[in-house]
Amino acid sequence: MQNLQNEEKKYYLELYPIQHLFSFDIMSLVEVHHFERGEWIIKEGNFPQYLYFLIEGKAKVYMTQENGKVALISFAQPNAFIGELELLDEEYYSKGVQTMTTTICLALPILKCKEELLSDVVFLRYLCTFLGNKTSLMTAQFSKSLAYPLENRLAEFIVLSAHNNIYKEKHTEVCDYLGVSYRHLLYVLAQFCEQGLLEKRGRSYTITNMSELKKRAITTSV
Amino acid sequence: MQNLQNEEKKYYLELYPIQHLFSFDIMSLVEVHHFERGEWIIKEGNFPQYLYFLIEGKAKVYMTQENGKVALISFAQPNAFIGELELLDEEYYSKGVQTMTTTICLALPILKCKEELLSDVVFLRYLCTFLGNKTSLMTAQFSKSLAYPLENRLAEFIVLSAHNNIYKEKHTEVCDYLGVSYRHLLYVLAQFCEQGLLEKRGRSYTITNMSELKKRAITTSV
DNA sequence: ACCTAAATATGAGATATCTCACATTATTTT
DNA sequence: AAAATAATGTGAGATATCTCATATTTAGGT
Repeated sequence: MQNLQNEEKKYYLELYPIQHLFSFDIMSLVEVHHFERGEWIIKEGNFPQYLYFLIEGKAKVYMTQENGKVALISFAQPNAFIGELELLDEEYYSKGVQTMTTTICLALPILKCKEELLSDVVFLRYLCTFLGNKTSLMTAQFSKSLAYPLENRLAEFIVLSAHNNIYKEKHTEVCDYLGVSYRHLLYVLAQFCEQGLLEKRGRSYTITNMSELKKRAITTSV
Repeated sequence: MQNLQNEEKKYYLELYPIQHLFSFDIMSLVEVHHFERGEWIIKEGNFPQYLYFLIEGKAKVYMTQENGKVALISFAQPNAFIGELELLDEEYYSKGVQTMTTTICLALPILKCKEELLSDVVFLRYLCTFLGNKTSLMTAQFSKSLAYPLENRLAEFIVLSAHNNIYKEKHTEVCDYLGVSYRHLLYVLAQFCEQGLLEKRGRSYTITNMSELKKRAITTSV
């Protein structure tokens, strides 16, 4: 991690102004943190020193289960808070957050800001909205995971994550995310190929029948 | 639903004071709603008129999937908000909320209060904490549902919901909640009996080996 | 360029879980 | 009390998914 200074810091603060999320002056406190791909923004179980606001890049949120399985819970994208649950609850067990690309976060030192943040209407209102969406997404994801077999959940995932009809995610990541074994993921992908929905080209898959793929996907309005 | 008045209303307002959750005067606006067992506090897909705060009773939160399966998402217990996501997001698709017992809710008319609520530091701070816990629980539940077979999830559920070593939940409800078929739920219960963890007595089950049952349960610290 | 760890691939056999059909109680409603 | 509805129980066969073993390929580090 790099704590950016001077010119670089100024650059990001001007490109992504966040003063409007707060009613007190944040500029004297905010830091800009730069993470390389693969770095951990928060290590699982470690209480973070900062409340982060992700502005560039993408990160994975992980949790290790007692049985050793690693669950990939969600992806943090621009405009997501990281560490907000820890800000609200000192007892919270932190999930691991690992960057997937170079990532830039605005960082507010919790020690210095906590009281002010938790008394700030503007910030709290924004945080409520963020948490509401998070809950809502989580709930949808949860109920889907129970109600549908992989065939449907994978179809949805492919539709959502493909670019230009090309699906190219890492299998290892996807099976953690969808909570199935690597083996089974490949079975279902192979099945999609057999059925003419996808076509395998080297390491990636081309969508050859989008409409049918969408039919299999879950379309619950959320 | 009954909108309680006078003595009855006064009774509940004095028994469960909530003025401390707000920094403006709530007493002139708050209503006390009484629901019979089985009534819907919110019908799925219908935007509610009130923000509710459950003070007595218990309710189930449901969502119907496109494939017709009904997912029992969570249980609302005393001190839970109901309708808070709708307060934050007008586009939110409401989950169904049905009471399991006679239930008393404090009810704030959204139309009249929304602006004031969303500008109230005390309320927002409380709501953030509530939403944070909700997210956190949902996340835990989600990742467990992916990482563990029914054997473990059911063991946990039994340990949590048994009273005096007696487990007595409705199978139909439990299988919606755990996202498995009725058939399979009974298989695993029968298995627990065979293995001496439970003993079936009429319609209920007595826990005969709590320590072993706890071993099967998921103990992830949350 | 070489080594190593991670990611991809595939087969075979075992389990977990589902669907459907059907019978038997409870619980509500009329 | 009869009828209707919801909840319980069980069998049999089909799928979905997992575990493990093992081989190959790719990407990162020195």
